[in-house]
Amino acid sequence: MEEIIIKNKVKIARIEKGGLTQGDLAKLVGVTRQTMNLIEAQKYNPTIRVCLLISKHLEKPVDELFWIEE
Amino acid sequence: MEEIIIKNKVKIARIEKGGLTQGDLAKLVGVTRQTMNLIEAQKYNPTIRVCLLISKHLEKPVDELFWIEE
DNA sequence: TCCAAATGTCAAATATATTTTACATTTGAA
DNA sequence: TTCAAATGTAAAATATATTTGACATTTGGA
Repeated sequence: MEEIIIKNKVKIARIEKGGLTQGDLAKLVGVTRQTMNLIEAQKYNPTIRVCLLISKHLEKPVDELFWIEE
Repeated sequence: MEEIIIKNKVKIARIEKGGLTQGDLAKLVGVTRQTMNLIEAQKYNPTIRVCLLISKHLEKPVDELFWIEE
C-alpha cells in the first residue's frame, strides 16, 4: 500500500457546522458519530462514498475538504 | 451504512490514459492492477487516499472523477 | 494472421474502514 | 454555577477495501 511515499496523510478541513453537530452530520451521511469524529480528528482514511456524502451535505467540493499532505 | 438512499453508486469517470496502462496507473497510485480494474469497472468504493492519488496522477480533481449517482 | 501486452475476473487471504458499546470530558446556555 | 448536550476516545467485533495468485479473453501492432 505504498507506506513510504504518501503516509496516509489525508486531512479533512475543519468541518465548520452551520448549526450541524458532529452527530447530525454523521446521521446525514449515514455513518456513526464515532466515524465522523475520527474523520475530523484526521485519524484515518474514509471511503470516497463517505467523502462524497460529506461534500454534499456541507456543500463543498471533495477537493476542498480532503487533500494529500505534501 | 444507509443502504437505501445512496446505494454505493460511486462512479469513476472513464480514466483515459495518456499512454498510461491500467497497470501503470495502479503502480503510480500504489495499488494493485486488480484494484484499479475494479475501480474502473465501478465495482466498489475506494478510499479517499486512493482517489486523491488517482486525481493527482491523472491531474483531474476528485470531484470530476467521482460522483454520486443521483 | 499472430503474439505479446493489456484487460477482465475469480476465490481466498489480509488489512483496514466502520460499528457497537461504553464512559469520561468539555461546552454552552439557563 | 449547573446540567444536558456535544465531543473525545477506547476496545472488541464486523464489514468491506485491497492483495495475492492464477487464468482466460481481448487488443493492437508487427
